[in-house]
Amino acid sequence: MLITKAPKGTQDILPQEVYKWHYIENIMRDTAKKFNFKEIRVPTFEHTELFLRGVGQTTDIVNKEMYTFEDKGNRSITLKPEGTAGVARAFLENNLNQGALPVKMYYVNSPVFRYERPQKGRFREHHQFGIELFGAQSAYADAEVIMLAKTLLKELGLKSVSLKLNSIGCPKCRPNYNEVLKDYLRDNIDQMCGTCKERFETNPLRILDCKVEGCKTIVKDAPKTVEHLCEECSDHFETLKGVLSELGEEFDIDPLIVRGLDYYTKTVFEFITDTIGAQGTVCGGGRYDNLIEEIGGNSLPAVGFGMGMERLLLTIEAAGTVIPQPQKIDVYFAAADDDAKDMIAIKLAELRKEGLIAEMDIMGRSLKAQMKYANKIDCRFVAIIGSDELQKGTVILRSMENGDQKEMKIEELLEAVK
RNA sequence: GUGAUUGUAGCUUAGUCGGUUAAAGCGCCAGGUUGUGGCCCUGGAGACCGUGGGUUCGAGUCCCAUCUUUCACCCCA
Repeated sequence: MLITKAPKGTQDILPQEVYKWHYIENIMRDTAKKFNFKEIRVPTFEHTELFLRGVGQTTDIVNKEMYTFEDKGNRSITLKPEGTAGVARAFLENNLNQGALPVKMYYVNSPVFRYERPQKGRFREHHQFGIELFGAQSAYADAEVIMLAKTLLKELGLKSVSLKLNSIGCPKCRPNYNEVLKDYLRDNIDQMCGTCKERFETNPLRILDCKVEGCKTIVKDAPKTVEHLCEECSDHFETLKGVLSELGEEFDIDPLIVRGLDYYTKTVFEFITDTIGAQGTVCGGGRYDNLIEEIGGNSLPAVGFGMGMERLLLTIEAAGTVIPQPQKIDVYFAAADDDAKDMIAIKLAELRKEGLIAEMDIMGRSLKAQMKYANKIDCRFVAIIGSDELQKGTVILRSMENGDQKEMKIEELLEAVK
């Protein structure tokens, strides 16, 4: 019973719907290409240590959501719970930091695994499109990354997705801010939820992200990260906002978005929609200037984002956007008699060689059944050949759209269906 | 991990206070004479009623457990 059931939180993408994926993948590739990002493909699993160090020990992802196991060589292995760490590892391992900077890379359809309770827009395995830009500390790099996401969403015709922007500072100013925040919260600590009490010590910034009503009201008037940035972070943020405004791009400053991964510094952003249920974050990203150093490299700035492809598809569907259907079948060969089959096989191969989509009966069906089948699979033409046609060297070509049919020399078939 | 929700043919569902061979529509397959689709008509295949226990003379119908579905919390894409 269980062997005919996909594991919880996973899903099959069936032949009749895969064209939707191809559609968004193509737009993703085209968009990345215009921005001169090159594709990188990295493993589906990595050493667990990479995520402990990269994503951060205090995060929920690392604490309770990773698919971690020991392989037969006693290595601790983890199915990747996000895309950035693996790409950063590959970047370092292959010495891409020794070449010309910046290095701009993207990935599509990259599987991501997290042990979660599935719900709308949330799965245990989902797929991400993402980009990573290594080596540039300028706010124009942030702008480029954000603009790529914006362009992509525009290409997909999505208007319901809005950009939320924030800056959470850097190792220089974050500690100061944490103190300011803790001072503010200290009086109300008793009224906050259990996890927030813990966060107060481990990662006070995450309290801003708490969804518990009580905590939300306490946090509402809390000091904001953007008001306590050091000069460098502040300048960076101002420049970014300036560029986006100059470009005429809309965004909201949301002081409460802080992101759930520890590697973020300075800029953080999310693209959010309210059209696909409770899980509305379609794209999330930001700057991670410390990650490369954290996993053993030199100090090197970087920015990027991850975009959930399932959520993107849900958003497209919710918007009522019609994704172009795949191409129709050009010709279906129907055999009126079995002795025509060899000739049909030859003509079939010829048409396919010319790039046409062609089929013949391989089920041994009657002519009538072949016609019905051809109708069902949506063909432009049916080419009928039986003993008579075989002798005359002809074929009957029937249009399945209007029912017109005529007999022609078999050599004329290719021209007629092109 | 928490709360709620679902589970009958491939799909969508019906199944009366527990009572004999579990229905229907769609889909699938085959026919409706002489080599041809879409409509219509006829027939056929197809269900261990999620699974395991229990109550009962008897359970798809009641009870328990478990798995599964879906939605929300949490978290995130």
